[in-house]
Amino acid sequence: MPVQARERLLRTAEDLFYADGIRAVGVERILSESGVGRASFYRHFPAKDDLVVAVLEARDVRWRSWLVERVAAHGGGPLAVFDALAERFATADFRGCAFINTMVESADPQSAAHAVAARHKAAVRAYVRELLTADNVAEPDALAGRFLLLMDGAIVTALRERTSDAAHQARDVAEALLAAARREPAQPSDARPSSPTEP
Amino acid sequence: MPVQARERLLRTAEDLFYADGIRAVGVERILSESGVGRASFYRHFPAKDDLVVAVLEARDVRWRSWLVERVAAHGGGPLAVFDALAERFATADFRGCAFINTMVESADPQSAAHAVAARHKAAVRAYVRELLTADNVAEPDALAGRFLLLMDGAIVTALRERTSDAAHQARDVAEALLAAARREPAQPSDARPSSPTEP
DNA sequence: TCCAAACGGTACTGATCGGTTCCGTTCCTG
DNA sequence: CAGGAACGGAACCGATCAGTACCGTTTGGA
Repeated sequence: MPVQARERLLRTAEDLFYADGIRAVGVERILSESGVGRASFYRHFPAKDDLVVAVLEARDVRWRSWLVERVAAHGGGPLAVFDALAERFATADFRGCAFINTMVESADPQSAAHAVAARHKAAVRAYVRELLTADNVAEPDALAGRFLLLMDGAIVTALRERTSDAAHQARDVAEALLAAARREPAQPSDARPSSPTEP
Repeated sequence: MPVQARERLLRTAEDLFYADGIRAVGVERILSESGVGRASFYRHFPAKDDLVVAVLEARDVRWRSWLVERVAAHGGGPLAVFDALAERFATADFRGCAFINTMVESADPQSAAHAVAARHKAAVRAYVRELLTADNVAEPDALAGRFLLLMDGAIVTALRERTSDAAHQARDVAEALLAAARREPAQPSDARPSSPTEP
């Protein structure tokens, strides 16, 4: 069945890129493992880099919808993101964050892959900010940044230790931050952005 | 002066590996930029992988001695590690942690490069633990793990944002953790079965 | 002064890289 | 049923990959 070559390319490439790294996976291997012909590949993607971008953009969408679903399954609070991460870390094929890995692999900050990775992190951060706002946290923006830092730190640590421990550690730290933010609701430091009205 | 070929190889390779990634740098380029002959290279290192390991081991020693020095310059307390990181992030050639990058690039957890990276993080963790112990913190082991997580998170964040902000954010979080650890010296609740992690 | 070790330069290997081109087949649709 | 789009396979391109072999030169110690 020679249909859906593009879809097969995307799925195969995503698995291989994530498992072994973008640079380590040649076009040859993507073709042989997906069963797509060489010509068909270059009919869909002008170059390997375009496939990389397409793969990352698809993964961004899927990963974030997965996160939304798992956060809801864990109660829907801001701390649930760490419960979701703990699940992720426990999977056998876990190899860190594909977007962090991409930024590490493609050194050039101007590259398209870099941009996709940056957009992904910004989207995740916006989502975490939403969760914090819904939780009536003062200064959700600053706290979202710290949550992202904890998430990335947990991911990198989990990649090294190959356990879910890092997610629980990060969760503990985030919980303390959250408790402190609630204890001191409005620090008269700078901006008072918007009223906490999200249900 | 055709002397010290080995030293020139190590220095050149370290710069190139860190700037562009290990896989992205070919032997050809290391030779041309270092001025070392091809034969001389393989006289000193059986393969490129051996150069990689040698480079990482040298960097581990140098980086940690740099950290010790900068921590001392910033007062010698545990939080000074984040001040040191802030300095690092501000340098123009900052491209994350070479050891995190190595673990991301070399997917195989059995590889020699992976092992060097793991040893580096363990050594940094032991050093942070020392700083915490010297600061009379209860449960320095658990807190050292959280400090490491914050350091790695800050490094990854700084690589993405290209500012020193992440170091200050991580420092703030660490400061809160430190204050909490001093407020409640020994919590006899959950920390009992904590295994001493790596061998 | 002499000699061996260390060196830089060049040519070469086979494998693989990303990418192009052509061909014959399969499939869906008009 | 005809035609064109989408497809898989294979030959081929120049460039680059890690690694080997041989060359003549430079260097430092005996």
